Amino acid sequence: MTQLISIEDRIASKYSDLSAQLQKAADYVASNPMDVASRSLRAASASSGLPPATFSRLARALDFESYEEIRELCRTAVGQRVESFSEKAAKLGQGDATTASVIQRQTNAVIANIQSLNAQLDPNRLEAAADVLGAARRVVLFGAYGSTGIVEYLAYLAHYSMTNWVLAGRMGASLGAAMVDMGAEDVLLIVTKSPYARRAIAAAQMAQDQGARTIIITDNHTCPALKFADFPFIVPSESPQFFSSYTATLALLETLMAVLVSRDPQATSTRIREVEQRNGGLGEFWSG
Amino acid sequence: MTQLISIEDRIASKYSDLSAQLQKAADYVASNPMDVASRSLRAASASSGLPPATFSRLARALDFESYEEIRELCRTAVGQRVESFSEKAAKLGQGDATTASVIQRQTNAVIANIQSLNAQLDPNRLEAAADVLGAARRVVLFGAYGSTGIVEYLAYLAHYSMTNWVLAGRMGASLGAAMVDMGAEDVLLIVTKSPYARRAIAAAQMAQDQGARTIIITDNHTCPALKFADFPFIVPSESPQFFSSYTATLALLETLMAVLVSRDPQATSTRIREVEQRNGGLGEFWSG
DNA sequence: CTTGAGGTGAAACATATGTTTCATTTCTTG
DNA sequence: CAAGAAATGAAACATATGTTTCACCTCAAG
Repeated sequence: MTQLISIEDRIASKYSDLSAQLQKAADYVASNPMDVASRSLRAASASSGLPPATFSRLARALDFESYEEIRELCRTAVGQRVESFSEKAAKLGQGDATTASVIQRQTNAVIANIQSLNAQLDPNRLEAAADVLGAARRVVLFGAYGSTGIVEYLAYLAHYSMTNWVLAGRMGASLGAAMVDMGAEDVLLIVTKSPYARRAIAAAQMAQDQGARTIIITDNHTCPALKFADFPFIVPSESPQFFSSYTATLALLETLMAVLVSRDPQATSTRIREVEQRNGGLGEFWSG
Repeated sequence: MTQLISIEDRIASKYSDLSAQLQKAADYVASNPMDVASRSLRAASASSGLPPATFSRLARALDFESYEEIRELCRTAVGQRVESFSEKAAKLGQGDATTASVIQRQTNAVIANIQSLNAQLDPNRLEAAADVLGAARRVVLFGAYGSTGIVEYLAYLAHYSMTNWVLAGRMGASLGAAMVDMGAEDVLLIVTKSPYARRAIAAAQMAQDQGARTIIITDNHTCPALKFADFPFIVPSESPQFFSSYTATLALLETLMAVLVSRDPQATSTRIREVEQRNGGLGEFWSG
């Protein structure tokens, strides 16, 4: 059994003994580990312009049993980079329950979620969602159970910039009322996480049936509401606890607002001043 | 309609129409993109325990030409992830307001906040706060404006483990009502951020006057409510936007719940089962 | 209970894959 | 320059791969 070191090391240690063509092949492997790991030998051959045989020979020249072992090393090389963080967090072990370790696990999970969100998020889709929200006649927000408070926070952020956003289903009532007159110019934004509330799914379907645009923010591809989503967002929500983490979801919502506001900074700042003056006038805030 | 760029999206959009076995296969693909990208169909089959044919069928069911297209999407999914974070962070231009840079700035701020929270947070104080919350006769939660939704989320998490937590000031009413009979065995938890709501500060003072314990979660040492805090927590809330970020605050609250729950896992899991059975019985959740 | 449509797994199939062979070329050394 | 050794690319090869077929099973409708 060959011991596991990186392909780079292995190539480096034998490089000078390789023939001209084998060096070219080694160069290709070293600089395209992802392609080597995921594509076929012949694909590497085609992409590098070298004959297939050269890669088989390279494997032997590097003391591997076969080309498949080169693949395996490339896999771990790119694989480590992919999940190093979340893996580390997971490995932290569930054995001990000291406060410090509980804190550390939760923090690690949260950071991993946000970084993974950042990596997966498609800026174009977020921008498209922001465009639709900005142009909508009416925007209806809905979230049930754990999502209720999160959506309420979004509604709070929105009221600084927009006047046509409404929070539906407050206290279990009136989701239907908010839905009845939705049309093609309106947008329904739903936050729903496993286990998925029936009402959230029903609302998504109803909205799409009525021609409205739907933005669905959820935690998993199994969410049934995604079927009715014009703009789906799947947010990493891993957590070592019994509840799933909403932190990344909140980050996404804040980011969405940021993008939305950046579309029209002027209008937003005027509106903010209005709101703040009103709040100030009512004496609701502490003024030192 | 937004174009479907990731496998996860494609799976999400068709998932509910898939048969049982195809859903299992889709689950495997979604959670092992690296293996799908780099190993063979038959390897995926062996590793997932599903027959090879299922994966071929999955490709068709997802409107792909062949399984190779699933592979291709998995490749880009993991390929992007490899250098996405460092690359994106490097690209961060200063003046510009492109969507990508807005996203990146917000994400960076959020991560910085959470890491800084992690660095500053005193585990002993958090544990002490959790002890007090766990031993309390009654726990009153309060948050105004932007904090309303966040506190509501905390209340939601709490109701899985505890029955004696109440959300005060819902809809602007009854904060006083919740406060009147507070005593030494009770705890008031307040989340308040600049600009600080008068009612939040008044509540903190009233609680301490009546001998109750107070936990204050805020964004700055200038917060007037800190004067009345038995357990103060100052959470980094920096943001490039007009609003301050609540993400780190949410992370803290989730961590607090984690610590609280770890004090008595048995009791919590029984309570969770109760709550879930009740919700299941009411048919409020989607069950496939 | 019967019937039929769809779902499922085992096996058959055509094909693409990695390796090896072999003829040819290129380089080395006397 | 000649002769041998090493390197190289094309083609042949055995095999593993992805797909499709087919018989069986499940489950819902009549």
